[in-house]
Amino acid sequence: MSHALDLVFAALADPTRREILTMLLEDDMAVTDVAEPFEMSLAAISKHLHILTRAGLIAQEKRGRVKWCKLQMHAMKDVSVWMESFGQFETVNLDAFEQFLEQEQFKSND
Amino acid sequence: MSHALDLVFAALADPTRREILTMLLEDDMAVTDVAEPFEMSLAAISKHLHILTRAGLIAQEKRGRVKWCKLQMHAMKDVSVWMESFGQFETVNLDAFEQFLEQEQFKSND
DNA sequence: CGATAAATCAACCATATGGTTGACCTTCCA
DNA sequence: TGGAAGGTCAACCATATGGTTGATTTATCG
Repeated sequence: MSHALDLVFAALADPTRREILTMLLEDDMAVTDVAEPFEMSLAAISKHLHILTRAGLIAQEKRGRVKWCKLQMHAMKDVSVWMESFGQFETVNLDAFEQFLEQEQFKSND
Repeated sequence: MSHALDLVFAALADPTRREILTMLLEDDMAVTDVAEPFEMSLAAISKHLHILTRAGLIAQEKRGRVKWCKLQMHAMKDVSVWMESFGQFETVNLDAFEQFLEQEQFKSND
């Protein structure tokens, strides 16, 4: 159905790429600096960054000879939207679920 | 880092598999019934179900000659936990949702 | 200018996916 | 008992991933 979501989930399925995203959470980074902690070639990291870009999880901007990588949160949001909609399929009794949640909350307030 | 998360994200990266999960949200299903709406062979669906099982997103149980597929919410929770580490993520309370589903199933077993 | 750093490209390799078809094993049931 | 339904397995195919190395482009700096 959603080709975009395919790319995002596929991009997140690799530990190296997830680690890159975590690194970028702190700050924007140049490609070389992204590659530094990993024991693989720069070319390999470059490929990973391409996959992350294609998925919309990061954006790359070249300034001088340095290409900066910057986190893009909106793609991550696509995932969260899917996760949410997963709980709201029409045949699920959402009202009942809300009641259930209220009950639970009531219990925990004792 | 987390091999488990690799499998979950990879499993979610395919639209057929996401649709299967949505179907299973309604009710447990036999493999043949899962395959029915899709325009692909039963063998292909069988493979998809294997990937979902390996990822811990579903469980399969054989009763007689019928193999039942059942949603497993805890793997989805792994995803939400990882997503939460990115701060901007809000989802359904999956713990509560899991409890709710179990309760509903308990009712339907009466 | 010439060297070096930043990054990609190209070719290659091994393995995994996503699908097919056909054979096969189990279980049910008439 | 024998046939049909429920599923899986095995072999095959095309394409994508994840990595390598070596060459190449572009920009900076002494």
